[in-house]
Amino acid sequence: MAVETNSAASRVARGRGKRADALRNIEAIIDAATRLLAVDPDASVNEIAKAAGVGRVTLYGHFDSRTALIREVAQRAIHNTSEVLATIDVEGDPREALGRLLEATWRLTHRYGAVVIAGSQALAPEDLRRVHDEPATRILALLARGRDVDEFRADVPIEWQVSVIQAILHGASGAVHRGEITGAEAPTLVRDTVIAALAP
Amino acid sequence: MAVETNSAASRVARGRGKRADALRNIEAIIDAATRLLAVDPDASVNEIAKAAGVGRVTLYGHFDSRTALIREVAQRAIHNTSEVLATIDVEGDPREALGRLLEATWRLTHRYGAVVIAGSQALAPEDLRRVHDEPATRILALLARGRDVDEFRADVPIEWQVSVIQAILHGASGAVHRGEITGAEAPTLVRDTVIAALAP
DNA sequence: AATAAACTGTACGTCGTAGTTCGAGTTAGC
DNA sequence: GCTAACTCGAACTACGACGTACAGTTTATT
Repeated sequence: MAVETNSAASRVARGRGKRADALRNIEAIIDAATRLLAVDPDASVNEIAKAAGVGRVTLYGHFDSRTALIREVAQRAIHNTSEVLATIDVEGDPREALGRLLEATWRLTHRYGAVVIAGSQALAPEDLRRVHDEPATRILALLARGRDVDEFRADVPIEWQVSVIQAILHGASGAVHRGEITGAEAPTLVRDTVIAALAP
Repeated sequence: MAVETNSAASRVARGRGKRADALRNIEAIIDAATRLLAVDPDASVNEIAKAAGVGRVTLYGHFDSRTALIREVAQRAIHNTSEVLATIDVEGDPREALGRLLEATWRLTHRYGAVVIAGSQALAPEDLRRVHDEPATRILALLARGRDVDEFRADVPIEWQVSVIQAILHGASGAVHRGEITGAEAPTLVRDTVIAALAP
């Protein structure tokens, strides 16, 4: 599903009726762009096109500009993130809830990584704030509840704890990319380490 | 006649023989470059020159290329890092020793930050490995000793623990730059959080 | 005060990347 | 099997950053 890709497209009236190979290429481009931008937010259009198995000109046939492509990638990432996080139950025992939230967030962080950085040069500030605030407030609320019932330490700033969680998630992603740990053991390590760091 | 007795030699001559204002400017350039590159490893030569209060051409009068400047900055950072870390006593109670090591490393991380990333595009791979290995092995040895006497948990890979420490240090630096915490409280937060994350 | 070293801005050539145009070749779909 | 949609590479413009050359001015040093 998801056959959109032209929500804000300011091109000529050519909305629907795209050919199958075109749609396939568009998907391949967005896919490759997501993969490359997650590692290097400055990946060139040429690199993205080659990774997608198409020519540079073909890419420009589907996206008005590099910025437009990044915007599309970022918006998909945002949408997918919201979607995944909405399914996570943050009620019940704070420690277990945080574990569930971390496991899901880990996957998203590892998949999207530096896409946020790339997006910060292409997205409107308001959209950008939503990207950061949505997951942050979710964790923030859970953290606050856990601190109230003394499951998490409350003698350090809560914003610092959020930063620590983000740092560990990001660090784990880098460690996997460098081959220091495997993608399979990462979720457990992240969960255990964060819980330990927040323990009272 | 023979007005250029040492025109070619003066180019290569380093250190002595330079005028006082030249030496002052060289310091200012290295200083500004360190400050900018620590935040943005892609800072342009123009930005660095302006931040140093000199013209772009003046900068090129002292450094053959952008790469040469980065190499100088990186080597200073390496030297300073080795120097500082050499004074840290890593004996005695592992937890306290780690605290001392973290406090020193924090200052270095916050000061140099992304200089390593900039250097990775300009330094020889061998030099680059030294930069990473020297602090890492120091922490590694301390970690191993602490695990042996059960002061640090030993049920997770030790390389992961090193990654966590680096992630928290880097995250703290970012948090200070974003204004979420102050530079004054950072060392304590880093120390407490890392100790908690490693506690058995 | 004289001189050489150092600084400045402007302007030029080069290179890599973004974005466009064109003509010709493929391919999906009716 | 026809046609429009799609793809491709090569060549072009535009732009910013690096690096260099020049000519004029300031400043440290003797």
